Amino acid sequence: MNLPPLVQTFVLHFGEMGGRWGVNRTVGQIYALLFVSPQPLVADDIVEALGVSRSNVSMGLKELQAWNLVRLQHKPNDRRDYYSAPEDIWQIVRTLVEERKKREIDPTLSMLREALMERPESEYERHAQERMRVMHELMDAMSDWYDDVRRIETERLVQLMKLGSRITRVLEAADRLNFMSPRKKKPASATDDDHASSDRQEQRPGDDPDEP
Amino acid sequence: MNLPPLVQTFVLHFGEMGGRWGVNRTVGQIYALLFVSPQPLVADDIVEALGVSRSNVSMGLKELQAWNLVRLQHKPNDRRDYYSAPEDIWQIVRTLVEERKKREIDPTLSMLREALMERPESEYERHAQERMRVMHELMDAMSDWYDDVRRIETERLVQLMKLGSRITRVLEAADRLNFMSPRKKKPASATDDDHASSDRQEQRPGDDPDEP
DNA sequence: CCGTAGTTTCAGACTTTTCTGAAATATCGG
DNA sequence: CCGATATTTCAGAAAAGTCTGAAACTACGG
Repeated sequence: MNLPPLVQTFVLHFGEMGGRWGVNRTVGQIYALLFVSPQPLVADDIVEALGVSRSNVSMGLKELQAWNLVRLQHKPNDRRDYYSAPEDIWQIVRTLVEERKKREIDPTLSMLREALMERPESEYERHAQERMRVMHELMDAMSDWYDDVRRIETERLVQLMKLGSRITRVLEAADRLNFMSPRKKKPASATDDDHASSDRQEQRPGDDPDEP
Repeated sequence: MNLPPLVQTFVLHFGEMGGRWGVNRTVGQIYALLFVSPQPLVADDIVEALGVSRSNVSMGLKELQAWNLVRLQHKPNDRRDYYSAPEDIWQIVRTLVEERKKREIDPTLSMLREALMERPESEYERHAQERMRVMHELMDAMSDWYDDVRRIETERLVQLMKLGSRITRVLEAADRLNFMSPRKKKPASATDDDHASSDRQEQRPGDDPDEP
């Protein structure tokens, strides 16, 4: 790896972090490099800077494209692909959150929706399903919330953050000003029988996993 | 694995997701199982339910304890450890976000703080450091914000979510009601020379990675 | 169409992580 | 202190994930 120490530390750190964020080390490093680079880079620049194989860089760039995290450009009389990270760091955060939602929240929501349509066969299953219902409610709310918030422009978002916990004071004001009218729900993707969770309090015993 | 189909799907799904959330498959499965279980479980219940080794369960439970995600209890005349997931799913979300912050944001912040204290040796490094400064500002704001928001109780948090993007309308009200007085900053952990980033516009060339 | 400059794919080598069984450790009642 | 029960540790086996070099592919100018 052939980089100024300042940049090298940064790049190595994001390599490590990459692991936790669901991408591999090289992808993290490539992104870190693009992030601090004053101009767009071609794949071979990255190969030289990071000292990894050409093919590894190619795969890494492909993955970053799948995450919508890089911008691809071309220069006149040069058919190489030039890659760069968006200037606006808030845009990057939005993209990250959005992609993560797509990969983590959305599949979980559909799994839960399906599970909630099953008919429980035991008290154990009934309880499990009830827990799933609560989790579904939470994740659904978070999902909607994010769809909303994503549309707020950067400036407002910064303002919102600066507000911090004093947001509660604003909420009190909101109560008084009656902003809390019921919000419209996005059209449900599956049949809408969530609430069919039954009053049937079947007391069948023997759902204790300890029991032989 | 020996579970009702409804629960099995759920458990397997969280096993997969576990990977993305920085824990391994077994840890995800154990947590899913505890989450839907009507009563606390001992390690051997989990071994039987998931069909994994006793030692694997022991390590998984240890990790969940490190994440503060499980509650450990005892029963009279029984010295086995009984594990359960907290009832309140918001509490679980808070814990998850908090632990993630601790593992991802905080180390990155200290890396950035150190990098920002270095003196850039080239125009390339100067630019890189400027980008790092922007990133540091963002992450620092997010970190403070989370420290604030974590203290908001569940009910308010739900209210905040239900508000969704209409939060901007509330913010407009906030503007008028003058809630935006400057907030106090937590004491800085390092010396406070962030802004010393120099007007010295040294134009040294040769920091173009394309150059041979 | 051919040669060149560039990018992508992929099988297998290599690295890292996870999981297991066996042994070590801890704790309690007697 | 012993024996019974419960938990933890750990070295190595197994599995999963990453990275590479070689080959395949693509697009373009001549």
